[in-house]
Parts: sequence; structure tokens; C-alpha cells
Amino acid sequence: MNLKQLAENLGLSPTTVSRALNDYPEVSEVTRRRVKKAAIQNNYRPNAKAMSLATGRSMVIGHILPLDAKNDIVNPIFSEFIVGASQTYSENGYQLMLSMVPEGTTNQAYRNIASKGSMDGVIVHSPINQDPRVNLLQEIGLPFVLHGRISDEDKNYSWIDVNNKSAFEQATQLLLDLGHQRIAFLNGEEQHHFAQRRRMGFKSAMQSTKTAINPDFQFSEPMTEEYGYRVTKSLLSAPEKVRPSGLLLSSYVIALGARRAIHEAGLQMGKEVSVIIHDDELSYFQNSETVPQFTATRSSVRDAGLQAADMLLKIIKNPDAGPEQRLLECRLTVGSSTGPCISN
Amino acid sequence: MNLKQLAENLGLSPTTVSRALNDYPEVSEVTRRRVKKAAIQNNYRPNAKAMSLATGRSMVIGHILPLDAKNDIVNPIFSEFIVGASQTYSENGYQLMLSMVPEGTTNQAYRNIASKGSMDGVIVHSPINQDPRVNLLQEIGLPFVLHGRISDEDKNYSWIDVNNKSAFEQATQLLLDLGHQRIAFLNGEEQHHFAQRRRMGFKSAMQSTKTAINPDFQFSEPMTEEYGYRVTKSLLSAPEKVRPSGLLLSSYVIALGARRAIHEAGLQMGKEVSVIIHDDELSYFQNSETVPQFTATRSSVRDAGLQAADMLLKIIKNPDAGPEQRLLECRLTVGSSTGPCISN
DNA sequence: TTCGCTAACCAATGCGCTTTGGATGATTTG
DNA sequence: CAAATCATCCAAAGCGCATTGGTTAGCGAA
Repeated sequence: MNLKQLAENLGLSPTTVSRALNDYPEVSEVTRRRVKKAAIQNNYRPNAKAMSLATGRSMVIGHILPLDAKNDIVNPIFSEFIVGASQTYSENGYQLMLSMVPEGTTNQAYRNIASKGSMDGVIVHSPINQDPRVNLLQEIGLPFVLHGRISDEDKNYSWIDVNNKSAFEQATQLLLDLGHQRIAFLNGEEQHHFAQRRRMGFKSAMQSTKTAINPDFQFSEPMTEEYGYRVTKSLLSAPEKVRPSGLLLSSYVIALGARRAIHEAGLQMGKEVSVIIHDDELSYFQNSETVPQFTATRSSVRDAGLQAADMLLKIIKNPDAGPEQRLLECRLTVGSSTGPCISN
Repeated sequence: MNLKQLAENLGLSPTTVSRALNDYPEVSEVTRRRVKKAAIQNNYRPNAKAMSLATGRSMVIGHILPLDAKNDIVNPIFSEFIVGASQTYSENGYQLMLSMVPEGTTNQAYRNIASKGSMDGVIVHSPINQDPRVNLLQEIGLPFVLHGRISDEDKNYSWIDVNNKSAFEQATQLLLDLGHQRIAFLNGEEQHHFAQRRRMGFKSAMQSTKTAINPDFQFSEPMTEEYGYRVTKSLLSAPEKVRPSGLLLSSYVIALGARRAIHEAGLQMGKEVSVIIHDDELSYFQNSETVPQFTATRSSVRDAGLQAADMLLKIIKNPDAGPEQRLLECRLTVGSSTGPCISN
């Protein structure tokens, strides 16, 4: 059933039917009712392709995800972000398109997307340092919001980001306040800007208290369970007075591995080893205990997705408004994985 | 740059340019070369909407994900499945569209999708028992592949599924062979067919060896870490001779919680408690140890995604070929989380 | 009565592409 | 040498909608 057929059924012109359905004023109330009723009865839905060809808007938002050849780990937080975003989309009649772009073909892929005209805007995930995609998208003129940012004081494009520096500064400070001096930091890959900023926060807190940073306690790898396990195990094999008493972990998944290593070493979190993590509040990892298991800097990635989508739709609706930046602050909540240092 | 402009630039008609680009034979080789070169130089890409309006094919595959209101946990395996699928898509020029359908609006949502004509086919995720979506899609006439199935011997629609029954039968059998009699089974929600079939496999192995199934050891909940922790902790609080000596866990995430409870109880996997899990081989949980940590029935969900996409594209290409079913067998690999029963 | 105005409708065009059904000149065939 | 064939191109229609620019009838005002 298409518009033309529906119009014929009703003895009206396609014009009038179209206007009736889209709430234009040039149609009498009686006719509008009749048209809308018939549309529902006949299960009529406008053809999205025809509509977008006629209007120029596709009502589709793209989410673009770089896919490393050697290390194509799906970011577990990505799916959570998507859930938040898709809530915004469905409320506004938008669809969500997913593009996994293999490393190296970025330029081509983005130009493809833009000139094929199948998306009204995109959200760019996992930016890396010096990410060329921002310039590319600006050049192409495709509305976009970055999840994360690519440099410090960039005000000329829209992004939403967690205040990673502040979060890790606070987390480190808490460990220091608890008396921990030997702090190990298991970060994500520092080609990602968020990881760099976490590193900055860590350094800042350490330096402001004039605590030495042990280079042997610094790590930067993809955030897997195995990474957390392997490194923690190795760290804890040293004598008590030498090994780290505090662990700063960049993700829940790393923490799962670290927790395993700690348990296997016969130690307890919050006693011999204090652990602080960054927690993106993934739904399937949420615990319902009264005292949270991990002391953590928390920030809902689902909410970030929702807000990012909001920002993008706003840009699309009003392209002349300048770019917007949102910095989400974390809550540092104390759980049972931290306690005073007992090995000094 | 559109087709018409490109044609004008070249002094050709749009018809000829279109045919040249799409490798129709009615164009001379010389002209074809010239056209293709100009297309690249001008960064020309055909407008996807116009193309699909003209051809009737949208080159878009939808992935449909039910979103429970009360329990909208994003299945962590979903994103892994998507990575596999999108590999197939990008090789074949398809795009991936994601639809999260809130519970209750399913019927409307699917009809929307179909009549808007924005997708050439869909992959349906997380089917539940008596899922009405299969009938709905067949009635609508939209090509689809089910990830999972909804009943035992359904041969009249296409699906891809892991042989859950056989996997859990084997896993249970291994525990039994190791001397475990008191086996706890932490399953997923049994409104999902895969969970039901796992239950069947478990029962089958228990019954064939005439081992009693303790109803107090049977669970069925959303597969979270907290679930694994809470239930395992409670189970292990019973005296050694009474509590389960073997745990059968429906997912890696559950196992993470169970492992935590086991460690906290001062016990070791493979010694006092044997654990077998089902492992979907999520990339960020893969361990690189020589002996895997968990004894598990393994099946790559990424590969399933790749194959599901393959099947769907085949159906779209050749709609008259009958439905196809693929049953993926698991590998039962022995890790360090299982050992002989020591508490009988 | 005539004019202008408004409410309510419609015909026709265009979005950018594919595809059908020619048209044209060159080449081959009997 | 005329007829048939072929290679190569093009004009125009159509996909399903939104939108521009009418048209018509009915009304009140002058």
C-alpha cells in the first residue's frame, strides 16, 4: 500500500493525503480524520527511501566504530552506549545505522557515507590521538558528535566525554590519602585520548603530593580480563614491602582479572591490596550489594549515549548553532576494595 | 556530485554513465574506462536512497533486538555477533541497521520496518518461547534468519543456533564422569529457548545416569555477574557433604561471579568445586594461557554472526530456495576449573 | 451583482537513480 | 549493393513521496 493507492481508495489526491498525514493546515479536519483512519486500517507506512529522497533527510544516524585488524576487540561499553542513544533516536523517529570501518580505509569509508547521503549525522567512537576523522568530517560537512575528544581544549567541534583526568586524579588522591605510595596503574591503550587523560590525572595527583611514580608499575594495553590477571599476578609476586599496595584500573573488565590474581595470591582486596577502578556501569556487571564491591569512579555510559544522541539531533535540527561540549563528571563511590595501607 | 552532473561533465547521457558504472555490456570499453575514472576523480558515489528507490533493494540488513522494560540488559554477546555479521555485510556492500524494539510494541515495530521498506531482511535476536515474530515475519514476507530457534523441529524457517542441548549434555556428563553427583545448574532465563535446551541437555545426562536432580540447585535468571556470585555464595554456605561439588554455568559472566564467591569461600576451582561454563568466546574475555582457566563448551558467537549474515544474504539473493538451518556444535575443552570429586 | 478572500482541494514537478524502448551509424551478410 | 545485424548511445518513464503553484467553490463585503 502506497500513498497513491491510499489516495485512490479515498477518492482524494496524493497531495491531500500526504498533507493530511503530515498535519499540514490546508486540509479540513474531517478529511484529516478520514485519511488517518484509513491509513491505520490499511497498515500504510510511508516508504522511508522515497520520503528521504523527497525531503533530503534520511532520518538515519550512523555510529562509526573503527575496527582494528590486529586487535578488533569490541568495546563492551559500546553496546551500552548504543542502548542509551537508541532511546533518544526512537523518541525522535530516527534509525540507527552501524558502520564498522576497518583501519586504513577510514577516509574512503567516511566519504562514502557522506556522499551516499544515507545518514543525517554520525557519532564517532573511540577517537585516537590526532584523529584525522574530525577534520575529514568538517571538510565533508556531515554533522557529528565525538564520543571522547582528541585534544585538550578543542572547542570547535561537538563532543561528549567523561572527565577522565579529574576522575583519575580523585581516585589516585584517595589511594594516597589512605597511605598508599606504591600505586600501580593499569591503563588502556594510550593511543586513545581518554587513556592519556587518565594518565594525566594520575600523574597530577602523584606529583602534587610528591610521590614517586614507579615506571615498573605503569601499563597500557587493551582492556581485557587477561591483561588484568597477568599484570596483577606478576606485580604481586614481589615481596610485600616492594610490590604495589594500590591498584588503579581503567575498567571493570581489567578489574575482573586483577581480582582473580589477588584471590589466587591469597590476598584480599581492601586489605593487602586496595583497588580503585573506573566503572562504566554496564548493566550486566552491576551488583546489587549495599556496599559496592569496588571503589570506583562511576559514570553511566548509557547516559552518555543518550546525551550524545541528543546533541547530534540538536545539531541536525539547527546546524548554525555552534558546537557544544559536555564533560560528564564521575562519582567517586567507596566500596569494599579499598582500605588503609598496611604495608608501610 | 550526482549522476546527472557527472554525465554532463562527460558529455554523455545519465543512462550511459549509469550503465558504465554498473558494468552493463551496452557500453564500449573506452567509454567505461573514461566514466569510471571521472567518477573516482569527482568523488562520485551514487545516492543510496535514490538507488534503492529505483531498484527496490535497500542494501540494508536490520538486526532486531528486543528491549525489555524491566530488564534491558544488553546481551554482551550481541556486540560480538554483530562484528561477525558486519564482516559479511561489508564484503557484500550491505549496511547494518540496528533496531531496539521495546517489549510490547513488537507487532507494530515489525510492520513498520517491513512497510517502510528500509530493510531487505532482518536478523532476529533473543527469540523467546512461542515467539510470535516468526509468524509475523512470514506473514509480512520479509526475509529473516533467527539467531536461535523457537521450537524443536522447526524446519520451515531459517535459523542458526548452537547445539545447546548436546553441549550441556556433554558438560554434565563430564562432571558425572568425574564423580560429581551434586551438580548445581545456573541457567539463563528459561523463557529463552536456548536456556530451555540447555536444561534439556542437563536433564538428559542426569537421567541417563540415574542421578537425582536436586531442585534446590536449579536456577534461572538473567546472566549477570551478581547472579553468579549471589547464588554460588549461598550454595557454598552449606556443609561440604551437602553442597554442590559441581557447577554448571550458562555464561562466562555468571562464571565471573561464581569464581568470586568460590575464592571468597576459600575454595579452589578444580579442587573443592568443579566448574564448567558455556563460553561464547568474547574477545575481551579470552585468555592466552596454555591451559584454559575454565573447562567450557565453546562456540564462537562471532562466527555465528558471520554465518547468519551469510544465510540471510543467500535468502535475499534466492528467495525461492527453502529455509536453511545450521546447528553449530561446541567444543568441550578441559581447563583447570574441573577435577575429580573429592567430597563423596 | 460583483469583487475579493479564504478554505479545501489537486496537477504537476522533482529528489537521483535504474530501466525500458528506441535511435543512430557502422559492420556484416546474402 | 541492399538488407540485416550489431555496437553504442540516448530520451523518457518510473520508483514513492513532498512540495510548489495553481484551481474551485463558497462566503461576506461593497
